Amino acid sequence: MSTTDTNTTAPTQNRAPDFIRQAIEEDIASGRYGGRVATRFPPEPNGYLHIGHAKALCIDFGMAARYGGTCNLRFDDTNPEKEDVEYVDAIMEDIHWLGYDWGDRLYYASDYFGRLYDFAEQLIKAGKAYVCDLTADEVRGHRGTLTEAGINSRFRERSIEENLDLFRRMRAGEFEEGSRTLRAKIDMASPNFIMRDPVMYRIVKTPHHRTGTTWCIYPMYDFAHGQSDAIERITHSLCSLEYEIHRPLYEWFIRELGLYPTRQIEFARLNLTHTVLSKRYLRRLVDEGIVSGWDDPRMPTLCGMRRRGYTPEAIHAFLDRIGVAKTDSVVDFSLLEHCVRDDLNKRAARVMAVLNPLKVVIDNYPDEAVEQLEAVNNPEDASAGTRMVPFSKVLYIEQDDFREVPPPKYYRLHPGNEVRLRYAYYIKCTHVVKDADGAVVEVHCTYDPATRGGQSPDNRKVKSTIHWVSARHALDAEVRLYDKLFTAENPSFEREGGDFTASLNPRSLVTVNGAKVEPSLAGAKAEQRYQFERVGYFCADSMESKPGALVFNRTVSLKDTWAKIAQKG
RNA sequence: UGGGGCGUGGUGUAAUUGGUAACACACUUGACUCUGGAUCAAGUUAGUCUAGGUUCGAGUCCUAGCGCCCCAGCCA
Repeated sequence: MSTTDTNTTAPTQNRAPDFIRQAIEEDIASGRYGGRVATRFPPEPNGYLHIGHAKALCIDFGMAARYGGTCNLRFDDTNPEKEDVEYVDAIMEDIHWLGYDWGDRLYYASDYFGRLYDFAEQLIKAGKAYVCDLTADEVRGHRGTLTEAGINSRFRERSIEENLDLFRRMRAGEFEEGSRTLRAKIDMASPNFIMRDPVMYRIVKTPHHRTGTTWCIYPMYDFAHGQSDAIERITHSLCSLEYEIHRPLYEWFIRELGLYPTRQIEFARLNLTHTVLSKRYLRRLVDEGIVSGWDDPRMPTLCGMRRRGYTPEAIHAFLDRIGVAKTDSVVDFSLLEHCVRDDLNKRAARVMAVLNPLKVVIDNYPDEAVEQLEAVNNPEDASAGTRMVPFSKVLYIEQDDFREVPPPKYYRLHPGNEVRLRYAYYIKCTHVVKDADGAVVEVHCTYDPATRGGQSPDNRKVKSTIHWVSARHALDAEVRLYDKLFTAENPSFEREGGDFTASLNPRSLVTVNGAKVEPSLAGAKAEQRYQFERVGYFCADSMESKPGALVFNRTVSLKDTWAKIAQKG
């Protein structure tokens, strides 16, 4: 976890209350839950959290915080075939990273397996549930269609005694996986599929990551979630839109069982342009080696974004701006990038780094001289202070910052032109040295000693200020330029083949090996964030950067007005 | 086709709950600047899915259409 961040759990105040806040405020006003607010964040431990989960958990934890309530963390671990402890710790780390804490309220749906089992027997005894021997295919065949009612299972009218006996034997492991299920006896003709005698329990003989082989029957989501909410006395169970259709069943179980009447409220989940946010696709990216892992800096996972250099504050700001509503929407990736830049601009220390070095020789500068020049660490934050940067006769500048033949409106270095070296001197290009192929390998300049520090006594202006590093003092670094993983706005809609990988961006990672960075970066710590002046925001890679072998990840580029001008020609 | 939900600029959210469409991102132009960054200023794009209706007045209410999303896992 980052140690330098000032994490925040405080929700933004000055925004019109969204519909969830309105609902909660109404419930508080009416005394529906005695003025209490209790929410929960219920991840399934079968993958890593991504920015979409961040929206959900910020709503869950944020609502609780706003109304002085509590938010439980509950792992929804009812499917041993898909879940693993590997994910539990990662999920907790990510929640903490976003600045939230569940105190001592860490729960697992699997903790409730015993009570859930008792609830099931309760429904059987009330004649509201039955053991069904239909195969999965038969169940599907009995379900009906959008317009036709389903048909009742031939096992629907078993006696309570038989159901009880069978269910107990299911639990005892007497039956094969898939051979029987426990189903709620509701209405096979319901226009809502979810109510057509939904499965409550299925037989699964895979060991569970927490309960081991204690159980061989597991509750379905619908038979676990609402009851878990009720057990924890959750007042507001906030979830995404696809569960709206489950609400009648959620309430049916609670009513039939006589449990705490949690209110479920649904909101639209987050969609982002140029990315995918489904576990299935994210898993494929990892499994197929398209990215290096769940924490690849191009991934929209929280661990990936953290490694990329995103801050929790930026994510909170982003989430605050997109709001909460029930409309399906797709948020522009550029809004996220804006929030990241906005945050980093205020806090990232400025340094000079040259990604594609071009040698500059100051012909009239003393051969062996070295000067230490003062540079501002952050123009947005005076308290960040200054540092000394070494200057000498031979420097590196960015290849992009020199043109032998300048295009229109180009006012960086070119023959005859004078520019400022940031915090150093004005230099004027006199001539270049080329190699056999005609490529410029050395730019020769003269400097004006009177402009030390970057100011001219005669007040003459230079149009451009460029960054540089002293050749003999510079450190080598590897720089990873990350960009959007997909070129398509909506990758999952793309292309005839129908595969979302069709729009993978071939330049989502460009590795620069010969970068030259200023010496102050020698001790860059993991996830330490910097602005490479005029280039972008970067952070030391948490996995691979070491002293002597620095690796920096580009979090996001700086806005590049020149690129736009150049593009227009 | 049954059911559930949703339609406001390129994008996302607002609109004192019936009072004359706002904020942000994006985009454009300009100012300023020791980052072509940041900042500041100005500007373009909607007459609120459509058609009727109620009303002095409708994005908000009514009616009928249209469009989009979700649901036929022993996933969550």
